[in-house]
Amino acid sequence: MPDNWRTELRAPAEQVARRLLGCTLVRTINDRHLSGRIVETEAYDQHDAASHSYRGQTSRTKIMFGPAGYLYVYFTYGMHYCCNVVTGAEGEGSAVLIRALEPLEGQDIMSHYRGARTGTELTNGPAKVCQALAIDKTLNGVDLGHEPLRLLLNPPLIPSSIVQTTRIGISQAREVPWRFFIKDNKFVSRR
DNA sequence: CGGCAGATACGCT
DNA sequence: GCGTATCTGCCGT
Repeated sequence: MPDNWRTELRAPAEQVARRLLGCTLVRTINDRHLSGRIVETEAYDQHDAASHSYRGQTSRTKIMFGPAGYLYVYFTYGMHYCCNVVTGAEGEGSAVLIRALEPLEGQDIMSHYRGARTGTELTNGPAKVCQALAIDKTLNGVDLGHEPLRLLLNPPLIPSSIVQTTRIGISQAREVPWRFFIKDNKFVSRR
């Protein structure tokens, strides 16, 4: 059945946040593939005070309320973009923030977009991921099933390789443990 | 390497 | 106006 991958994303953000660890994100740009393995995520949903969707749908957040498998990109701190995979049923307002990747292909191009930085500094943070993959507001709302940005679902990781903690950079709902990362992975944003 | 200030624009109150 | 799902450079240890 086509779009089976999307069905897996039509689930609570907390569940999808775990599911996305180990999956691959492929950015196609200028006939090049930039790809990485997702190593850190955070879940956000409508009943969560830290979520952009908490106060209901607005023009900024409407993508979050749409069907699963689309990209929600937001701009913050006057200079940074961050990207999310929309999850849940249509109308739900939930998404998973991609906080860090382990680069697989195209590190040379990523380094160029990242101001000549290399290694873990390429993609160990949500805004760094967007800069390395050239993701900005023009990709808000794109379908993750095909170019220019594709999500490939790999087999789920075993639970013992996943660490669950509280989220980073928020002032609301600090105690909610909806950050997930791959244990011992050096591309995770903070240890 | 850890803590802190500054950058800087936009959504929402 | 105010706060922000961040990053960087600069300082001190």
